[in-house]
Amino acid sequence: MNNISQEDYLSAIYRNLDDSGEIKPNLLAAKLEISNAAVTDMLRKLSRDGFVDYQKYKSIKLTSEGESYAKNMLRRHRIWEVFLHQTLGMPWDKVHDEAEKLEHSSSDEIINLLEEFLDYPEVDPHGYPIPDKNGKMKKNRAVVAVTELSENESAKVIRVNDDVKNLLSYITKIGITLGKEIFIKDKLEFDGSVLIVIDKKEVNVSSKIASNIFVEKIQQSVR
Amino acid sequence: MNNISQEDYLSAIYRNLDDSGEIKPNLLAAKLEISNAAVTDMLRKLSRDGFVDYQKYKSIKLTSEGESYAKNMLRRHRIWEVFLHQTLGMPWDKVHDEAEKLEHSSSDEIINLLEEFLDYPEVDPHGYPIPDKNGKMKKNRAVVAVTELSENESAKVIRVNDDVKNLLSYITKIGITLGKEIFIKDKLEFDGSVLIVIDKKEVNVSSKIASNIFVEKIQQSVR
DNA sequence: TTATAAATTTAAGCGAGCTTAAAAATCTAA
DNA sequence: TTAGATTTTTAAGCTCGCTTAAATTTATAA
Repeated sequence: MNNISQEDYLSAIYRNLDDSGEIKPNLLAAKLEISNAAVTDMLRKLSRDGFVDYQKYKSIKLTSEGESYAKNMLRRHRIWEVFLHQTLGMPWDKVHDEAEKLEHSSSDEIINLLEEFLDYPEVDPHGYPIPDKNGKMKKNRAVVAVTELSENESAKVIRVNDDVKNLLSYITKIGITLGKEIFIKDKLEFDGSVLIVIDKKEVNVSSKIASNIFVEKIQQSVR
Repeated sequence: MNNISQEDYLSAIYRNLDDSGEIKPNLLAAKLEISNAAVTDMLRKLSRDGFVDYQKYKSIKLTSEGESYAKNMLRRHRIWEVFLHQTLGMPWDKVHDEAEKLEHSSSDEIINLLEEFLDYPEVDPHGYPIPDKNGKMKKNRAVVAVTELSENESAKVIRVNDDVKNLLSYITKIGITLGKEIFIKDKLEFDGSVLIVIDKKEVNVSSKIASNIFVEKIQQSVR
C-alpha cells in the first residue's frame, strides 16, 4: 500500500467492527473525524484495491487481504507502544498517539527486530494482545467491565480502553494501572457510577469510565 | 510544521549547502528527484513560513529558524540510525532509508528518550556527528578522502558517505567498516582508482567510491 | 560582446483527500 | 404504511504537491 490515509481507514475499520464483522460508514466517519462524503470516496478506492467489500448503502466488511493488513497495523502499533512504554519509559497514556504516527513509518523488518528485542511481548501497555508475524493473536482474556461488578467484589485490572480520548490520563490520576486490585464499595443506581477502593482510597468513577476498565474477578477467600 | 514534504526540503537543503551556506534550486530538485518547478513552488511556501531566505533567481539560504529545524531533523535521523543499528542490529547500509521515514513520525520527546537510552551517542553508524538538544554538534573530525592518500600510506576509516545510493552496500562487501585500517598499495593514474589492502586482501576501488570514504592517516612507526 | 546554453519561473493541469450542499436511499416510529 | 429523520451518495470545489510546456532570466563561452 504505502499510504498513510488508507492505512488509517483500515485500522479504524478493523478496530470498530461490530459483532457481525461490519461497520457503517457513518461510524467510521465519526471515528476518523471526517465527513461521510470523504468516507464514501475512500471506500471506493479501498474496494477497488481489494481491501474492503463495499456496496453502495451497505455496511463495510474487510476482505481477507484487508483484514491481514489491518491486523498487521495493529501489530505495529502495539509493538511500538510496548517499546515506548517499557524501554523508553514513556507513560502509558502517551504511547497511543506516538505509536499512531510510528506505525505508518516502519517496515515489517523493524517491527520484527523490535519484537525480538522486547522478547516477544504478548500484550501492549493497556493489556491488548499483540498479533504475531502470521497475524495470530491470543484471544482477549475473559474479562468484564467494572460496570458489571457487584458490590463488595474485588477484581484485578487486566485491560483498559486506549481508544477514548483523555480516558487514560484520568484513569492514571486515580491510581489505576494494569494488575492493580480494586474493590467495589458501592454502586450508585441513579447515574450508574461506581464507588471503588484503590490503594485504600475511595474514588467515585462515572459509568462511562468504568465501562472502559476491564477486570478479572478475584475469588473471595472464605475465612 | 507537521509536514513531511517541507521537512524533506529543509533536510535536503541543509545537507547540501555549499561553502557559503547556499544551495541552488537546480541541485535541490536533483537531490529530491523532483522538477525544478516543484522546487520553486515550495520555496515560496518555505519563504512565506520563515524557513528560508528566498528571492527569485537567487540561491537559497536557510533562516536561523530553518536551520534549527533542519538540524533537529538531522538529530532525529541520526539518533534513529544509531538505535536501528546498535540496538536492533540492522546493517548500516539499511538504516538510512528506514530512519528517513521515522524522522518524520517522532516527537522530540521520543528522540530525547532514545538519546538517553542509547547513552548519548556522538556519531551515527556512518561516523557523522549527532546534534544535541540545543543544536550543538561536534565538528566533523579532520579527515581526508581516500583519494587524497598517497601510496604506502595507512589510514583508519572514520566516516563514510551515507547519502549516495548503493555506495554503502558495496563498501560493506569489500569489508570496510568504521575503524577499519586500510593501506594504499597503489594509485592508478589513468582512472583515479586506488588499490587498497583491507584485511590482507587487495581491492581496487574506483575514484568515485574512494572519494566518499573518509579516513585519518596513521603515522608510520619508524623502525 | 553576444549568441547560446542552462537555470528558473510561470502557467495550466492532474490526483489525492478533504469540504459543504443537495439529492437519493434507507431506517424508524407513529 | 408512511412521513419524517437519518444515512449515504453525488456534485462541485478547495489545497497540496506534483507534472510538463512555455516564457523569462541568468550564466557561459566563443
